Amino acid sequence: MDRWRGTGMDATAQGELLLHRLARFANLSPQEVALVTSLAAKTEEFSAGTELVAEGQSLDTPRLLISGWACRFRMLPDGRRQIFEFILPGDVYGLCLRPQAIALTTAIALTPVCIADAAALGDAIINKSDEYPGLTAACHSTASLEEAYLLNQLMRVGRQTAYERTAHLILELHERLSIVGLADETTVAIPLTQEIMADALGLSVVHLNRTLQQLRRNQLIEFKSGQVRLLQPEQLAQLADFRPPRVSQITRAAA
Amino acid sequence: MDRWRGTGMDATAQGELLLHRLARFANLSPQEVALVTSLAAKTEEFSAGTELVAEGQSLDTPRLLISGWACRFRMLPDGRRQIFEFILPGDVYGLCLRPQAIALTTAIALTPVCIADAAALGDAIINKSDEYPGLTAACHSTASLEEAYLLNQLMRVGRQTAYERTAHLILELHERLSIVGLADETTVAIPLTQEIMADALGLSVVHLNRTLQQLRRNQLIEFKSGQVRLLQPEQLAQLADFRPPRVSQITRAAA
DNA sequence: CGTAAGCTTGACAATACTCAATCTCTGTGG
DNA sequence: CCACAGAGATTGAGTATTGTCAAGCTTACG
Repeated sequence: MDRWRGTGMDATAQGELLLHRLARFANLSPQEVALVTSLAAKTEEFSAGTELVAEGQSLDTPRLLISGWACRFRMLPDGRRQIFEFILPGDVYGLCLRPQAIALTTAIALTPVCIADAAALGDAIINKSDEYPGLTAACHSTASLEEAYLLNQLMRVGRQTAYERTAHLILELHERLSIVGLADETTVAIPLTQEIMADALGLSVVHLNRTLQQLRRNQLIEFKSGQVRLLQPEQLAQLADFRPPRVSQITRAAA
Repeated sequence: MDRWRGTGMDATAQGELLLHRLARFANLSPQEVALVTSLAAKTEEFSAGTELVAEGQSLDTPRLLISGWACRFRMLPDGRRQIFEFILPGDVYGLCLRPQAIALTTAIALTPVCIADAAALGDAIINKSDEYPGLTAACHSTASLEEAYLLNQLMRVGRQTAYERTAHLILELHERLSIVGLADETTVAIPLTQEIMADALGLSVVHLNRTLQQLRRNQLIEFKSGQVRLLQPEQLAQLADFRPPRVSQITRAAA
């Protein structure tokens, strides 16, 4: 399966994905940059399918996803599954800004993943937010973004057609991966089986397959072996009513 | 329209709905109880359809919904609407535990509403959480609960049939209103038009109407002029896979 | 090569939507 | 007090979308 083909980044670069994202939301001091960079020091590997968070588990061990994809989902008794959100490289999971919270959903690895302990990050923004103002603000913005993605997901699944929602999800994944430097203007690696995408989109595999074919036939995307190329990003964005979320009033001072 | 018929509570009792809910999650000191109770002092009335929060607006003016129903939603350019969540009596909206956040969605009143300024509550839990530990914990639990309801909504709309999801929503509303004392074991007032329920459930009005008829025909609910009676709550819960959310590890000490 | 996972296809069925009409309230004005 | 208007609920008929089942195909990989 070359679905899981790497991005060609070395380990150091991968450890800095999170930094890319956080730096969009706030100016980080050298001390803050050092903290984030140091997270990638000790990492663990897990295979696809590994349970990363169990529903009901205490949310007190924040972790940084260095590489690979994961997701949060829930299942109905008869096996129907709804994927709530994808966890992408550079995302932190298992971190809740509310103390004593417990996980509302299970999270599993969708591909082989590499994970780092982010306890230092959680400690910094929860207990020492005065020392780490930039990190704290950036993590708060990130939390808002996650909520915005959840609302997007609800909008897709509740009110958009299969065609629209498939396009919308692809655009959202492209945007999220662009932010951490894992996608260029028109190309992005999406290492998901159609079954997984279908469970995220609330569609059957067969119907998603036909919907993807329709997008290809209409010259809107190319999609093979996990690589997606956006052929007409503007048309896609328009048909899917895709608009990047505005999340925080804090504007980053200077570049 | 007697859809909006009141609950027969007097103003004082209505002001204490929030107290009911918060007291489930933490023991509140007399000082905390006083703060919450005092919120209902000065209130404002708005008619159905009034915009309560605008998308993009700064989330710095928390408000307590004393009576009436509201919702958060988003629309597609062609008019399709998805309701994300309902705001019920005793709910606080416009309060975000993250500083500087902006509203991700618009909120409007669905019925005539009565609203109180909850700035004192926001101030207490954000700036003076040391003095108000019970309130702070309870509000954090409430925030988790709201996320749980959002995930329920996504599960309904993404993977449940019209029949299941309609039953599930009714059960969830019954549970939420029970918590604030606005529903008894089997009866609850749901002052929503079928159009509004349809927009929450991701269904067309016509299909929702037929689905409700099916639930009635199967002797599971009665539903007329805004009053719902659960005839067989256990069967409903089973067919809808309804399970009350577990949200926090903090257990309230004693009753 | 053989296997297994994932993708694709065809045929058919079920679910859900649209359109248009009718019915039922409830409040309003004469 | 009644006719009327308007919002909301209901119904029927026809259509579109999406799901199910079952089979074949492709690809990666041992």
